[in-house]
Amino acid sequence: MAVQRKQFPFSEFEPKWQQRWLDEGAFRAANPGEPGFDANKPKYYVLDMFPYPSGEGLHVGHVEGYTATDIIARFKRLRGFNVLHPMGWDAFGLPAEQFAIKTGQHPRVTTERNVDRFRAQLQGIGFSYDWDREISTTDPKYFRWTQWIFLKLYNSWFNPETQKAEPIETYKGDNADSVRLAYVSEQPVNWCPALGTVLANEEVIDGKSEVGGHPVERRPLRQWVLRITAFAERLIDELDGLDWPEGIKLLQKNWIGRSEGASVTFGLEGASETIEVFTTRPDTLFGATYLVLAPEHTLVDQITTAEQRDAVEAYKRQVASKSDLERTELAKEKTGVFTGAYAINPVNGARIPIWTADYVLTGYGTGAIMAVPAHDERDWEFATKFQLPIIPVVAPADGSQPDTSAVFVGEGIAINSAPIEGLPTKEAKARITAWLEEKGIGHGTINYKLRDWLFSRQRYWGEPFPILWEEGRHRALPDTELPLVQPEMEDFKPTGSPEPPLSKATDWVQYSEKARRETNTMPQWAGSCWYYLRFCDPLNPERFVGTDAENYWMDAGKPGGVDLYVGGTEHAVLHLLYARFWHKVLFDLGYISTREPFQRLVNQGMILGPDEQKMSKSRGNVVNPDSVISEYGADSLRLYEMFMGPLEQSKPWSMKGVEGVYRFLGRVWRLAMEETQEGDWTISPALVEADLTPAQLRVVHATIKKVTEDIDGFAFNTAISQMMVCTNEFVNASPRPVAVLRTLLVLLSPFAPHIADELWALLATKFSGFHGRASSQAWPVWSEEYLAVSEAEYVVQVNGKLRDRLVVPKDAPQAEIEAKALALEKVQESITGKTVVKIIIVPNKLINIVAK
RNA sequence: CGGCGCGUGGCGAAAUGGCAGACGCAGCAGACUUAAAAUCUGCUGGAGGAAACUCCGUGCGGGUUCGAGUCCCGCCGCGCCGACCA
Repeated sequence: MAVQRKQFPFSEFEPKWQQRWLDEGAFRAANPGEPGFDANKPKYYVLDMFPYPSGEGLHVGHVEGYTATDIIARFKRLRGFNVLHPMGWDAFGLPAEQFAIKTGQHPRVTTERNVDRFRAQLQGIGFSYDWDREISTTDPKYFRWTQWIFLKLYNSWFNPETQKAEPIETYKGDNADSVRLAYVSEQPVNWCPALGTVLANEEVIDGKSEVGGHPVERRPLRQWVLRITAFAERLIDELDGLDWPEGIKLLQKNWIGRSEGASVTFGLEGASETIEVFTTRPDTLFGATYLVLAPEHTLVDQITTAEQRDAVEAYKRQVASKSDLERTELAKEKTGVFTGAYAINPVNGARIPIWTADYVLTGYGTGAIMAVPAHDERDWEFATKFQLPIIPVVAPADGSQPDTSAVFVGEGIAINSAPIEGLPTKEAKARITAWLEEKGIGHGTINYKLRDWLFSRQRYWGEPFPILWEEGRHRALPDTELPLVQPEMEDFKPTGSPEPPLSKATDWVQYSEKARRETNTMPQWAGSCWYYLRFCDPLNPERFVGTDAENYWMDAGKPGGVDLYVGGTEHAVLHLLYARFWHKVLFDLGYISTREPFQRLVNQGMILGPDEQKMSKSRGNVVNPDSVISEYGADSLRLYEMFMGPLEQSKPWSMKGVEGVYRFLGRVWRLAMEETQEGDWTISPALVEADLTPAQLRVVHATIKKVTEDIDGFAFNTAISQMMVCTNEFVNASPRPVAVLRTLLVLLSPFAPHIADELWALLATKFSGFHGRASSQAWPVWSEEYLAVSEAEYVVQVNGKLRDRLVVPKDAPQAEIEAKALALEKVQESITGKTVVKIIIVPNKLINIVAK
């Protein structure tokens, strides 16, 4: 590669300033009670989604979000805020463990190496983190408190009366274990033989593991589960006070999937058992012509008749062997078999057949449905295929006859339904539900798609559960024994069975003569559920976060504590939902001061490769931030990522674009510096202490205004454009007033902090008014008086079409503008033969003459 | 299949309902240079015209409005996410 002369010596001054900021503790945030804490300053907590320190190193996608928050953090500091801007590592997780298994190296070693690399990369971009607050989820001093919070969940229950988490002691029932927020449950889980672990539903994509893409099968296992469903209602309702993108709120609501309906009890013909079904359309009960049980439903075996047994068994085997992908295949044919049994419809005594089919899911509702083929598409398809009766019970509201040849899923008027005959759907639902309750055969209920959170993993590299087992019963490990650290092991491979690797550490497992330790570990989500709290007070040995620190940084008189949280949409549902859940439990128990963790959420868009495809190793279109830095410098990298386009939008990378902002920084550099014959840089002799012309003043103040407003509005790309405009204005000015740099360098410093501080320091050697650093000044203020113009240029339109322009004194009277506009030759041409019916004037901007 | 988002020059983009294309990239021409690179200056949506200028133009069709890239309705295309949740 041809070595090109650098436009400015970034490779010398960038590392110098990074070191100096670290040495000076330039971005340390003082906590209440610490030296340097100023109680008069308002607080601002700006947080990045901390990274998993992979072996790949930092990605340009990370840099985008991190640069945006760094600009905000630096801007807020200059505006007089006490800013908390921390960084840490979400360092437990599968890749480190997989690598460890392959190479035999302890995951701690590779994790530390990756963390060092990430830290060096982040520092090489000049992010203004308070590195004294760095935390890692794998640090026992950190996960001690992850385990402590788990014990809080274990020792709490959700009181339906208060709608809050409470200590388990307030529970008056006889089986506390049945209500704990952390509980043990035998349930079918996603078992991945290749990874040797179970996975959460969310970690399974199309029947394959999210990590590695290995096949996943279903198996019943004893698991730790967190009772997140108890908070479903609040997790929906309390989104209301948050400044999140509406789309993300919607995603969360849909994920939780609240639906109102009724639970109805069907009797079995010739048996005492009953079948509960959930329906959102109780008004269609009279149209229920058969029932369907999920193949996994426990009643299937009991009710199946001798003649049907072989068919049902065969069907169950067939379903069990299907992968999740095959089962959810789109546009697939409905399948199912008749069990031979019949149920009695409790509203009309009708005898209806009971089928089993895999279009009914075992995990939702009761795993059984009443089928109303006339008014449900799935039931319609099924009934049509197996020739089951279809009885319409809802007529279209427009009074037209029900069309029995097609399914009608809309609302309408109830027909063929004695107690609710003629009622519109909404009323019919309410009436029939009340009627069901009266008769004791059903009741109104609410169902959620959200399932409780499967919380255990059969892995080594995660937080061990602080739980002991004795005689088949579990109990909490005493707080005093936290942190519970994984045992040192030579062999941390999965056992290949669902038995976790920790079970191989027999000495560690044997807690006492009778008690054994739990050998599962927690999922990666655990550590990221509360890290934002630890950042407030990362070294506290007494508490997961000190009360004063938590109150100060998290409480801004709003529902959420963190003022700004930036990260990718991939965490829109899970991480954010899990963190909100833990937060609410800690809030209910009185440990923290806000009901929500994150007040404002912003999602950065994806950065695509130059080919407009998602960056990936296999496509070979990955852009490495290190190579950009070595060629153009960290400031160029930062600036380009912000100049590409709106933060939330996805956009392709372009090296030519990097060169563009690099050239801009070169122009800024040459505003102040000039190259000597010998190739050294010296302060430009054109630079003098002189007044700015009115035009220059206008540009400078317009720039202050636009940059200030655009940072506030997250429009970093247009803020940069304006700084380019300002720079272009001065590039050829000679003499060149040095005052412009006193302002421009401060405006530039959040975006390109190295060059701003470097030029500031160089100018201080010759000019007054350059004290301290550019990045420690007060943010400039604009004056409208410099922006004011004495003349206004009007756009003159006739019938909305541009015809001419008109220059008049600013704020000229309307009559004068009208007269002058009408007198214009081009206006006359276009209105001859017409009558002027109306004239619209937008002051100092536009006049529109409407003529017919 | 459903939900959400997005469609503006050769490209990334900009535009409180009020001059479409700021700023940058690429391209063309010029200055500087022995030459090139770098830098600086000018031009750069399309069609027509020697020019002044004219007409057309924000995916397509309709609507609201004095005025629509922007708001409303319907379509088409692309992207992301969820997918039989009764």
